[in-house]
Amino acid sequence: MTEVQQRNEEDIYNSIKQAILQHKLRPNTRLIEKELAKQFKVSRTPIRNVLRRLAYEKLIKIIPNKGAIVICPSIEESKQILQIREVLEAAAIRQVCRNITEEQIEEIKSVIEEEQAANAKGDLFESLDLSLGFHYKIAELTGNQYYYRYLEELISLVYVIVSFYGSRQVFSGWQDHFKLLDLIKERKEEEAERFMAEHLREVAEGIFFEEDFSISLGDVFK
Amino acid sequence: MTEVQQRNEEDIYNSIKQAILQHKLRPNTRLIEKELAKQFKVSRTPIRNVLRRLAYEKLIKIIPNKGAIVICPSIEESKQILQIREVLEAAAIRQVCRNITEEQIEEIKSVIEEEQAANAKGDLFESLDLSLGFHYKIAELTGNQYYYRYLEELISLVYVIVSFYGSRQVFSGWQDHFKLLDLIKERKEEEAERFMAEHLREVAEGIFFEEDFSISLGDVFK
DNA sequence: ATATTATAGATTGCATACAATCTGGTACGC
DNA sequence: GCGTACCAGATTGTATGCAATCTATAATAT
Repeated sequence: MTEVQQRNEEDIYNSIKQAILQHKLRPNTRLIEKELAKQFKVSRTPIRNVLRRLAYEKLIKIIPNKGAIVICPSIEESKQILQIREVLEAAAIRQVCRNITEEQIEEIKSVIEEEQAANAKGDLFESLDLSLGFHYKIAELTGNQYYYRYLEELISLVYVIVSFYGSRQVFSGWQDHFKLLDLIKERKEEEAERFMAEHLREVAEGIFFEEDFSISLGDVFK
Repeated sequence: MTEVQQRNEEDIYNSIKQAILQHKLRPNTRLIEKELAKQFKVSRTPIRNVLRRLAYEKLIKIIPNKGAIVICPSIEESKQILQIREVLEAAAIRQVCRNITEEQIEEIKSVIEEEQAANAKGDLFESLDLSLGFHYKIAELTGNQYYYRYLEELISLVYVIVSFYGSRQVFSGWQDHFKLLDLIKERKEEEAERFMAEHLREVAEGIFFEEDFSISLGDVFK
């Protein structure tokens, strides 16, 4: 394991979060304060702060006096996450339709074009990442920081869920995103909201919840 | 200032949060770690954890190397909070209409009756508190912990906003709550959702954002 | 052989000392 | 008199030691 330069709390938070999202730290992995402290060349204090923050965002679970483990939402909880995300993001795109400027439309467009390019290159991980970009952009353009705050959290969790349970499709496609952009351009609130909800429901229905995951429980205390 | 028995982190969190919600700790009050540590008879360590959590919930603001102060959302931010709360709580009551049991209907009823009783007694603070009870209950009965999580946070912020800016009405009334309960009973999703949105918009429109608050800035370093 | 207890090691929780940073005031120079 | 630089006190940020708790192993009794 290679060690890294000393970094501040925010950097450490981002590193660990990215590692979880990219499945480098998989569910049930124990996160031991001392080890992380050594890795990041800091004391346990800032590590503990970062772990608490990640626990707050439900990416890890802290069990008092026992420690922190990476988690994936249960099937039931995953469905809750997908459901509320649909509600929030559908409302978000409606909001975006109302206030959007020409300049912002271009911003969205370039985000989707990046996604499209990565997809053409065939880089699966990159196109998955960039597909999130569109959704973050929608959250951002509501101009309401709470949409961004909650949707960022929920989308991260969906990312973990998709990685963990597996999904039928290569995440949400740029074709749908272009369609949504068109609807935004034309200020078709209702239709955009409905199409977004549909788009997200397809993602949700593509996840393999039905499979038996009891086998992977063997990893718990490995 | 009276000192209190030593308590655990969760208790300390609740104490400070309640103090903020009840306006005992008002916006712009500085929260100094050492003083809080002395009050609660613990070291600064658990206090720092609590402060970070409160900052995450936007009840206080931590400025690096400077400290923590109690905050109230700006007018612009308050409007964002009220808007997203409307979206989430309207969706929540729709959800509740779908899955509710007879037993749960009784639970809601008794919550509203408590509210009604406090209102009759004329205890303003208590009826304000209990009026929140109805909204928490709705969030709870969605059966989706994320509704609860986000709505609890948003409702707390609305509480702070109402206390700070002032409001035309004595918060949301039990009459409307009974009306909503009826709609839930009859499983009228659409109507319940619309009425809830309306109910919350009335609360929002009753807040005195238009007033000039530059005067209250005099309290800053009192 | 199985179940139970004892114990050592590892890990987290908390308190505290010290370093870094910020604030406010004072002295100095212009 | 005005502005700048500096210093002292206060406060936060970080590291670390020790206590409390938990885990896993091994020894003992049945």
